[in-house]
Order: sequence, then C-alpha cells, then structure tokens
Amino acid sequence: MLEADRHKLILEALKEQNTIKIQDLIKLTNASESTIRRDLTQLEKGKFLKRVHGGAARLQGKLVEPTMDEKSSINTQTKRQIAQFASNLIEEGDCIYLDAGSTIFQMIDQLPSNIVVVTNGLMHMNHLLERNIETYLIGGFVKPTTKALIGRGAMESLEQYRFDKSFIGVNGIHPQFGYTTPDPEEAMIKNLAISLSREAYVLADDSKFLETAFAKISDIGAATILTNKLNTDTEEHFQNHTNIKVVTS
Amino acid sequence: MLEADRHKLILEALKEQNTIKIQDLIKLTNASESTIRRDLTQLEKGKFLKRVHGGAARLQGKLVEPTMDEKSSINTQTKRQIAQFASNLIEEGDCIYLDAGSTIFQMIDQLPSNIVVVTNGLMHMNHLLERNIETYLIGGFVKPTTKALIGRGAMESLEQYRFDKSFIGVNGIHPQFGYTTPDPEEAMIKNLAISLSREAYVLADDSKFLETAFAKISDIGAATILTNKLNTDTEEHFQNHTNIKVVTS
DNA sequence: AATGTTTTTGAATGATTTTGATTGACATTA
DNA sequence: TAATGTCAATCAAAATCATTCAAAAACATT
Repeated sequence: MLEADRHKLILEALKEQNTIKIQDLIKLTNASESTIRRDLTQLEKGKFLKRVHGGAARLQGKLVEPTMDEKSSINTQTKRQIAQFASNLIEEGDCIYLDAGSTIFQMIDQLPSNIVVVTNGLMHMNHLLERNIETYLIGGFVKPTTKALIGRGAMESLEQYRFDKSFIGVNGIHPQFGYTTPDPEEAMIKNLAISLSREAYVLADDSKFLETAFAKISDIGAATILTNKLNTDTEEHFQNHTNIKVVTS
Repeated sequence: MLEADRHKLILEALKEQNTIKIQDLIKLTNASESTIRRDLTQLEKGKFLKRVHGGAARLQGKLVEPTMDEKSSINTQTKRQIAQFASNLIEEGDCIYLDAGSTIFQMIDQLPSNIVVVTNGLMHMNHLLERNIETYLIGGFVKPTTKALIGRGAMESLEQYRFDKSFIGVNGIHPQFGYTTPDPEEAMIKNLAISLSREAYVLADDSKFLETAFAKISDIGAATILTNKLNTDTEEHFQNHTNIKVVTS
C-alpha cells in the first residue's frame, strides 16, 4: 500500500467518524504502528487533521477541503519552508494581505499574533480565527472550486485597504510573460493586491519557474519572489529583473 | 473511546439536559469515575460547563453571546419549521439575502437551487457551496464569536446589491422598540439589508416577542415576521403595526 | 544487470500519558 | 451516630508516544 493510499484512507475514515484510533487505522491499512504514526504527524503538519492521544480527530473547519493533489502532501514540505520564511518577514503591527491558495495557507500557523490580516481566501478563515488574528475578508463572488473571493465586488472591497506587505500565490513565473495564474478574475485580484502593498511577495516553489498560465497578473518586477531553490541557468533569466530570495532549509 | 469523543458526548448530553450526573456519564461513556472526573475538570477549565456536586451543569452566562454551535442546538425543531416556511416563499430565479445566525442557517437545506444568495454569514458558506448555490459574500471584519461580517467594509459591500427578498434573524421584537439585536454593528447590517430588499422577512420564534436587545435594527413595520406561534395578548400589541405569518406545523 | 544511494518501513527501546482502582476527607441524610 | 455518596489525591498498570536503528524497497546511475 502506497503512502498516498493510506493518507486517502485515513482522511476518508475521518470524514465519517470525527475521530479514529490508531489501532483501527492499523487494521484498516495493514501497516505498522510506526507507519501510521508517521502518516498522522505528516497529515497534521499539512493541517488535514489533528492528532490526539490514541488517534486522530477531524478538525472542524470543513471549509478546508483540500483537493487531491494537495492531499498527497508531498509538496507540503517545501511549501512549509517557503511559508515559514515568508512569515518571518512580517513584523508585529503589520497589516498584511494573504492571497487564497494552499501555499499561503501554510503561513497561518507561523504568523505573529499582533497583526491585521486581509484575505480573499475563505479556506484561511478557520485557522486565522483559531489563532485569534484580527481578520478582514473582502467581499465578492465565491468561486466554488478554490473558495476564493473574486469578481467586481471583490475588487471594490479590496480597494478599501492598504497593506504593509502582501503575499501572493502564482502558477507561473516567466521573465517575459510575468506572473500568471489560470483564472483571469483571480489574476485581477492578485494584481490589485500587489499594487496596494508597500512590499509584495510571490511564494512559489521551483516548479513554477519558466511556466506560464493563462492569465497574467503582472510583470515579475512587481514583487519579490520567495522560493526554495533556483537552477543556475534559470537564475540568469531573472537576473536584474526582480528580487529573488531563496529559502535555505 | 478517545478523550475527544467523551468530551463531545458529555457536551452533547448537556445541551439537552441542562445538568447531568457523573453516574450517567459513566454509563454513557463506559469510562471509570476517575476519568469522567478528570474530563469534567478539564472541560470546566475550558469554560464549557460548570461542575456541581454530583455532576456538571450547563453554563449560560447571559453576558456572553452563545457561539454559533450552542445556538444551533437549541430549539432546532421550531427553528426548522420557521425556516421551512421561509424557504417556500422563495421562487426560482430570486436573488436573496441571508443574514448570519442559526435560524437562517436552517433555511439552506431547503432553498431552491436556481437562485442567487448574498450573505454575511461565514458559517453558511459550507452548506451553500455543497448545495451548488451561486453565492456572494459581503466583505468586512470577521466577528470572531458569530463569524458574521460587520463593519464599514461590510456596509459598503452590501450597498452594491439589491434583493428580491431578505431573511433576517433578530433577538427581540417589540411594538415600540422595534427589532433589536445585541451588537450595534450587526444591527446596521441587518437594517441595510432590509432596506435593500423588495420584501424583508424576520424569522423569530415566539420567545423573541416583547423582548429587546441593545441595538435597534428598525421599526417592526419594515419587515414581515415569520414565527411559530402567537399568544392572543401579544398579538394585540402588533396588530396594525406589521404583517405576521404564523407557521402551522 | 550491478552498484550505490535514498526512501520507506517495521521493530525495539525507554519516556510519557492516560486510565482505573484505592484511599481517606468531607458532606448529606437517615 | 451510622450509612451513603461525592470528592481530591495518590499510585501502579496499561496504553500510547517519540526516537532510534536496521532491514527492505524503491530509485538512479553506471
């Protein structure tokens, strides 16, 4: 049985039961106790469940229903590292914008507490509120797939705010075509958020470089890129175009 | 049985019974007396209940607004009836506003599908999206206790819309003092929503009549009241002031 | 294929937490 | 007063935990 399969089984079991014992999971997956333990710690890190003594419990914010590719939690490790680095840029008292998306989501754990957050990510709300962080949500149409707020209402809501720092997720980074993302509506929001910030940061793992998606957000000079690693040849493409900070684990 | 499960059982038992004996909890959970005792002290520390001699009692601080969870478990039966009735008023193609709050929450199950919903209730989102209903969220500050959107941002977001019907929850209905609710910020939102609708409905069970809370929403003439029953003497107070529809189960 | 490297897995260890039983103190009631 | 029941504190057994280590599997490279 593959790791991904076990994770899937565990999460499905939790959907029905609210809590589950480790012993039950051992029987369910035919894996050893150690393996289950490892799975649980991993899933907890990715915020898919909460570990409790004797097993695991579903975390009640059901707004967070991750899509399959995120479930594999293979990339969560690097995402966490980048998110960690990004969070360290934030100072107490800052007023920041958090874009929707799973990479940004990983930042929430590590945010300082005395800040004000504005976001368009519905899935972020649960964790933000748990952390007792003062949070503003922009309005707009709720995109069913990603639970992001988009549209005219979102733009007008967002206009009301100004930020010290904004943290944006993207799907493609290209020296010529700039930052890109699949949904034009979301691209507009991201663009506006960047322009409303004193400092803007794009969080992206190395797989996003030299990729392009459908909708352009802005030129790459508009934000500082935070990433995990950088091939020397791709690095050349971005020289003198923008700031890039590489997270060293 | 995991600790989390026991805690949940205990709290659920308390929601129905107001108080419960330790012996009953022992039978309910198949745990030892010591364990139950430990659970109770723990839950008391977390302010979920109050320990009394021989067992535990539900705490109902009148100062604190009950959280969404608690609210929704009380009187669900009558709430559902009223919500059902309200939902039947909605026609396909309508554009409606749903107020935050547990009574309104009950409507979501029964809504027709070809409608557009605008809401300030974060808690409603899950169900609305599950039902594949086109949903807009207004922006604003997220009130931690009730997960409602309030404040200036919320007002400005709301301004952008117009509704065929709006459905509002209130805490008090009084012929002289009008509709009232504890939070002035929420009162403003409710008021604005009413004035943006062709038809406005207030959903309230009979316990709300002749009650008043801190902040006034509007005079009672501004909306039609949907309720479960009506004493003849209280009925007189409202005669000629507004429309009241009594749900007959 | 053969090799070396990395990742995954299961078992073992000792530390930690949870649990149920026991004790004596205290209050209430008969 | 005696009997009963509840309570907090203590203790040892049981369960669960994190950590370590080596075997097994998967992988990449030659």
